[in-house]
Amino acid sequence: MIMRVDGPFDFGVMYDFMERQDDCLYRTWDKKVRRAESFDGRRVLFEVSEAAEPDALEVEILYDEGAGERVVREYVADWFDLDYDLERFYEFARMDKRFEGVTREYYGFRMLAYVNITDVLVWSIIGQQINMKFAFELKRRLVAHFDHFIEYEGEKYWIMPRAGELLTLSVEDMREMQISRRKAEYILNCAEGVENGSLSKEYLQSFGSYSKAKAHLTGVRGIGPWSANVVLMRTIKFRHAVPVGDAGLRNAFKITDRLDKKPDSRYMEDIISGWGRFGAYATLYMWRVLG
DNA sequence: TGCCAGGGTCTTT
DNA sequence: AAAGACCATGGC
Repeated sequence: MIMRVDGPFDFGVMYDFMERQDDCLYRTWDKKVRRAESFDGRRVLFEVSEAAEPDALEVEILYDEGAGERVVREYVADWFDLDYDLERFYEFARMDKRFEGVTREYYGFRMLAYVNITDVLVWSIIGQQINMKFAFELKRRLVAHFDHFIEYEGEKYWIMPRAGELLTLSVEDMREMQISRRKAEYILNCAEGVENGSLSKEYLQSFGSYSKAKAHLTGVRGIGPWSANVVLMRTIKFRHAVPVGDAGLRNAFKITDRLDKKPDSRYMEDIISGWGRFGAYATLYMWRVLG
């Protein structure tokens, strides 16, 4: 089926980005992306690829236990952030020379969201202060510990375990995966929150304002300003959210502003506060400066 | 080889 | 309030 996007969208740009992510929850191959998901226990495997027409994508369901097309369409729209008014961001970006090159080179690039709250919480903890390659490996070990996958054409398509399943793990189990003791505690703490509802996607979405939701998140042990913003930006989709202090963002500023060294937090706060509701996308495009 | 990685908590000044 | 210690390990 074809999904048309209201505004700029370039699947090729998205694919190049996804290919470099090494996220165990989807597979990129031959300019196609495949992913397995479970919707209320009904598992689906689907494939996303470039559509013949511009600003659109092609979705094909390869295996379905009864979830249906509609849920998959909603999922894909959420995943690729298709409802965002990207043109409005480009209007904003035209006023700032920092975005001149990247908005041209990556025209049609949208945020790759984390649809699953457990996924984003785990990732925002595992990703703290370690190199990305290793972080992706740790996530892979955690996911693969649970036997949730769809096998198709000889490949396994992994599905994120539910929070309740993560709770069956001990800190020692995760230490064996080389996840640090602290992070293992954080992961269990967050999984508990998802289970009891205090960190459920619905509850976080119910916060009217970005700052209130952020305050709630940072009150949780293991979630600091960076992790809170990752969750709010990539799952709850508060467009003001910026992972302040992010190492990549600092490096990007060093490049765009031609600084001798990475800027301090005050320097960045000044600029970020001016981004307002374009903060999340400004961050995404700043990251692209890093290549 | 040592510093840096898409940080956060806890403790100490 | 601000700074330092510690976590853990791979990548370059």
